[in-house]
Amino acid sequence: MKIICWNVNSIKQRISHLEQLIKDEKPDLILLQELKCEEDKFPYLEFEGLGYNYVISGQKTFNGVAIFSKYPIEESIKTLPSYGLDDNDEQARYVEILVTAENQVWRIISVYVPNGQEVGSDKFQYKMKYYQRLEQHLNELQSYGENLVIAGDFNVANEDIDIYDPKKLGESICCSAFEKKALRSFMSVGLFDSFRIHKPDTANFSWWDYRGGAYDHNKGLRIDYIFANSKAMNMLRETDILEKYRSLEKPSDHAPIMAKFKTA
DNA sequence: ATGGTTGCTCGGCAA
Repeated sequence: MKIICWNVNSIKQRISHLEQLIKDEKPDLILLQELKCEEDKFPYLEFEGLGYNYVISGQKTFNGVAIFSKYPIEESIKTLPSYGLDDNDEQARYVEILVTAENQVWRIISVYVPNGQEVGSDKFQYKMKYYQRLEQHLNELQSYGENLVIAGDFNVANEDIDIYDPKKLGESICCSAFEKKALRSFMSVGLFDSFRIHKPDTANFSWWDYRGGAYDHNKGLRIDYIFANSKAMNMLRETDILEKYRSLEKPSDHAPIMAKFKTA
């Protein structure tokens, strides 16, 4: 079971790149973030006939997440529970599905965690609350005993190796101690960073700013992750960051990431 | 380099 996860930064601007990715990688599951598109405006026709079932949670201008699945989608949920932390949250950042692959049940989640803009800002508080909600919800899901994968743009670089210049970036957004603590607390419900487990010493980034020629200078962060619980991790066979998609013409500012699990 | 670039939408915000 091959999973590809990608923050496309506008699905309409990334159709040809996504078509190439599907052709080259033949993923069984595709988890997308930052569609910047409403559900009824999604370019469904472009991906017809490729054998995917869809769940899309979209909104105008911002956010938007999706899952394409070669397996029939047995259940789908488009909201992360609030737990009283953000009862009016209507941002399209979360989609969760249930599929069966080789007689095993897999719960698969695509998430776009808020960026937070600046440490201490209102948007930052929203980000911190979002992590608390994720942690509570994933803790509940863990009790189901299913294979569990949650992947997406988490907007936090976990360790120094995931930051091009940790000293320079210091406590800036996506790198601060607050955010690392939130990410690690979320992981502590029993989720493993598939890339880091598989490649303990590899410094590879998943996002490079459009500004200042950041990609050309490899000034990036690893903020996109495929997390899996221990049950799923026992089946992990391969991980990668598909950096070449960041070097195409008119790229997303994120590279797709990949994890492959042996299901049979 | 407190700038810079891209996307959505058509001025200014978000990242």
